[in-house]
Amino acid sequence: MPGPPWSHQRLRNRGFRLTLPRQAVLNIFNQNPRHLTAEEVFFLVHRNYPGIGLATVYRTLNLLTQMRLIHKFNFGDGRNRYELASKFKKKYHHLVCVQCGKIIDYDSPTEKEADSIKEIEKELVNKYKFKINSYQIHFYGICKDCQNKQGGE
Amino acid sequence: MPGPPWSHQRLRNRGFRLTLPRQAVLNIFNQNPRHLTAEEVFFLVHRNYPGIGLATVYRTLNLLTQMRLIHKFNFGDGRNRYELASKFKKKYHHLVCVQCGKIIDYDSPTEKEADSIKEIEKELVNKYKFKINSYQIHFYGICKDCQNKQGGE
DNA sequence: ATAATAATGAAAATCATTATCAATATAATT
DNA sequence: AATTATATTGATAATGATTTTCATTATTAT
Repeated sequence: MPGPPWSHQRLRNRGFRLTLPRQAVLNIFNQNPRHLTAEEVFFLVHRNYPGIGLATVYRTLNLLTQMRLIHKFNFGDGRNRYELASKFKKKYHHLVCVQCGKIIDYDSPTEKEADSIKEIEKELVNKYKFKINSYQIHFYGICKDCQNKQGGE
Repeated sequence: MPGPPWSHQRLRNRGFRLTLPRQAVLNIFNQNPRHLTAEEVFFLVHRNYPGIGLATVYRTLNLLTQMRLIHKFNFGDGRNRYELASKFKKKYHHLVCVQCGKIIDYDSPTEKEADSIKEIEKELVNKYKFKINSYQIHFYGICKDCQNKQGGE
């Protein structure tokens, strides 16, 4: 069970302690590709470490988000979701059904998209001096099921 | 004060009553280009109609979102924000500072971007039979101020 | 080992949002 | 214009997610 030594380093370097709960939460994300809610993380962590409390999970989630080790998502359903911020994947596409709230993951950025995003990023850096780490695209629409249930416009 | 007759129509056509609170909320959005929180809408409405309650504002916000007359945003700061869904503007770019939570609006889609998004949309329709109404891009990064306060990686 | 202090767990507190329910306003009908 | 049926409202309680509090515990430096 090697774990993620680089993320551990990142914590240490910023002066944070490398505690069991933090390692446990990080492990969950390394084992789980999906974006998880805080509660889901809590349950998963709980299986191996029943002593770790929900508040600590929340605190850890916030810390890791600050450290940019994970990403926080919100699709308007009232709860945040978290996903490991890999070094490779920097693009996040999601389809959200505005009718039923269903969320579908989608991930296959085209060359063209990557280019146009890069262009936008350049502009943002120039205009606002913003340093971009990542981006998300949310598509909002009506899913297959809901289209059948209710007619269009 | 002409108001938005087409949005009124949309409500009526779907069998909803055209009430004073609903008109008042719609007016706020027509007068206000920014994305507002529910509380902000409540205060703005309250200036002209002190009788309208917060719960009604929330209900109206949800209804208008369902009707797709407004769009709901969430940048991970714990509250939703709403903005008029104009017929012209279908692209929403936001920069979010993961350090301080600052949100900057940004809006100048390039041809290239529009093309690549259209491509993605086409794929989504084919693959998931999703009918796309709009999309949002959130850029996450570090704003100018926070870059100065705290060194990089 | 010991000290200094950051981090934790449990529970209370907070914040945004939703549900409840009696009262009211809207739209259709007379 | 008055009446009726019912969707909508306002006030408040309830909910659900997240944060704070504080005494206790664990981590790191000494």
